[in-house]
Order: sequence, then structure tokens, then C-alpha cells
Amino acid sequence: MNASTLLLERLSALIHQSVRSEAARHGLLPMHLQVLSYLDRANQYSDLPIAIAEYFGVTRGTVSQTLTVLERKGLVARDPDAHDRRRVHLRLTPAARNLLADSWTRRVDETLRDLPVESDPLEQNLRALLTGLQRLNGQQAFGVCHTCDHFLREAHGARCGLTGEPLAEEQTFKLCREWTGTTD
Amino acid sequence: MNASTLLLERLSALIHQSVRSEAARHGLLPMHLQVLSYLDRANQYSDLPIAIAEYFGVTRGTVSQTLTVLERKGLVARDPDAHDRRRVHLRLTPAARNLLADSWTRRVDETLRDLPVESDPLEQNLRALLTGLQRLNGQQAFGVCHTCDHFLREAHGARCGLTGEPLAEEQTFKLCREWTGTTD
DNA sequence: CATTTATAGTATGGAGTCGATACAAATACC
DNA sequence: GGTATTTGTATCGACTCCATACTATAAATG
Repeated sequence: MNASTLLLERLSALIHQSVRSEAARHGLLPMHLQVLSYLDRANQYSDLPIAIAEYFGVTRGTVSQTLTVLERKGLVARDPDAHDRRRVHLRLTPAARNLLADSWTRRVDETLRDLPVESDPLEQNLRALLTGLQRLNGQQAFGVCHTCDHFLREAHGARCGLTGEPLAEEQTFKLCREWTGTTD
Repeated sequence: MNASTLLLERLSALIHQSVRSEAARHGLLPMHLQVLSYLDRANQYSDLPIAIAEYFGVTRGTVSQTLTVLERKGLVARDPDAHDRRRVHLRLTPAARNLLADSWTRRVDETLRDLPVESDPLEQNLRALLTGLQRLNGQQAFGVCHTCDHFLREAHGARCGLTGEPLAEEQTFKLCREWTGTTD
């Protein structure tokens, strides 16, 4: 087996462990924290149960139950979609944002800063790896909005070429389940 | 948040998803497959329930139950330790080895080969990342036996300086929970 | 050597994941 | 307008996971 594949497997186990202990400190399970973190980075087309199911590769039923738990804990709220009455938009409550503030990712940030490697090549490597694995899984790409082929920069703000809708500035930095392109 | 941290989080989610779908194809859960994969790479000091608990950051009770399931499915066997009657060594059955043969890691291997990055820098980056994160978690390092400070190369074979026992050649390429050193 | 302490593993109960299946409601397609 | 598809929910069974308690063995300590 490829040495990097082994490293990736151990890296993944370690990250999952970080998430687990982080979640446990808040009385949550890993999936709870992962969903909250995802919702924090999902744009208006991706803050839906189905998007969470696609992103994590679980069924809609599982997501539905997880969201029931998160809603009961006061971390997530459900809002109906204005145009499609089947859809439900998820929204993080202040409590959830508070909880995410001292995430394990902060410590990872610090770890990355102290690493004896240059950050640019590391980032390029990780990005290539991510793209390759996404292709491998035959899965939705979930790239950042403003790097999408559909993204249109306009005189005042931006627009999504797929939906035709204008995009608020903060949306353009978030993940989108409709993302299409070559380099995220 | 650091760009690489974000990428790491998405990478981890993607890998976990690969493991999940791989496991589902065999009627297993992610943890089942992860434990089997771990046992395939654990040396004689690390094929214990306690080592699995340390590696994945879960309690001994959880591991105990998972192993009960894996044993019932005929994927793992328990052997008593010759010197310490509290200990139980886990052993993969032929069925388990068969199951691991077409692991998702094979497809990751292929993905890595096709990546537009050089493999050496990628490996170095991942290794640095791994070391940093292990330090971050304040966790057992689980390095490869023959890179350990305790490892002694001898005229005929090798020996562990910690236990004083001779090491079979194939053991020296496996993970050890007692590993100590600076570079794995 | 006897007592104490630490270690390795198991048993049990409760909350929650997860897939499978079935279902309801709304939209898309023709 | 009728059918197919999409989105989300409800329910059941197997399993994870933690907390706690417990047994057995080994190590440390006097």
C-alpha cells in the first residue's frame, strides 16, 4: 500500500478523534458537531437536510433524526423555503455559533502554523487530494461558491448563473452543493 | 480559519465517507472496518483491545462490544496472552483478510498516483501534519516499529529495547502503541 | 510476603447513529 | 391533469458510544 495512503488513513482517524473529544466536551456526538460545522459553511442552496446527507454520505432519514436532536438541544432551527415548500432551511442558533467558536480547528490552525513545511505547497497538495477523492467517490463536489463555473461577478455584487439569483457577498465564500468546475 | 484546516476537515469527511460506503458494502459499520484495518497493521504489542481504544480515542467498553460483534461475524478471534493473563490478543480471520483485500485504500492509491503533485513532498507534508496532530491530541504516537527509539537491529534479526524480546521481521513494519521517537 | 494500587477486559443501561422501508407532500415532467 | 421525481419524516432493528460498576490479574509498596 502507498505510504501516503497509510498516512491519510491515520490522519483521518486522528481528526475524527479530535472531533469526537471536542464533541464529547459539549455533550454531543461527532456527527452533531460535523453537521453544525457544515451548516456554518453552507450557502443558501446547501443549508438543507438533503445537502447534509450528500456531504456526509448518509441517508436522509439519518439526517432527519440528527436534526431533530440538534433542534431539541436548541442548536439548529428550521425555516421553510419561500419558493419550494418541500424544502427546509437549517439555521444555526447563537448557542451553536458560540459552541463552534472554540472548535478543535483553532488548535489545528496553530499546529499548521508551527509545521516545518511551507503553507502554500501543503495547501496545493491537500486541494489536489480533495479533488481526486471527490472524483473517486463519484460525489457532489461541494466547492466554494465564488470559484464555481456558474458564478457571475457583476457591477454591484454577484449572481449565480444556475439559479439566476443575486448572491449576498457572504454567501460567495461558502460551500455549495451545486458547485461545478475544475479547481475549487 | 486557515485554508488548510478547512481542506483537512473536508478531506476527513470524505475519507470517512469512503470508509462508510466501503463498510456498508460488506454489511458493516465504519468502526468495524477501521478496527479490522488497524489490526492488520498492529504489531504484537498493539493487537489488544486497549490499544484499539487508544488509537481511536474511545473507551475500553466500546471496543469490547465492537469486538464481540466482529467475533460473532467471524472476522476476529481472541487469543490469550502467554505472559499476562489479563491480556487478549486479537487476530484477523481469513475472512477478514479477504474482506480487507479490496479496500477503499486501493482506489486511494490509484488516485494518489494520478495526482499532479510529486509523491515525496506530499508524503512529507502528511507526515508532518500527522506528527503535529498527534502532539496536539496528547496521544500515543503509534509509529512504525523499526523507526522507534527502542528498536535494535541485531546480527540476526531485530529486538525491542523496551521489552527485550526478539522481533520477527514482519513485526518491524507494523504499528506499535509503545512507539517513541521524533520521526516516524 | 501481604496489602494496596493499577491495569485489562467485560457487563449493562440509555442516548443516539445508521440503513431500510414506508409514507406524505410538493414539484417537475409529459 | 396525471405520472414520476424530489424532499423530508416516521418507525424498526442492529450497533456505537459513554458512564458506571464489576472481575481478574499484575505491579508496586510497606
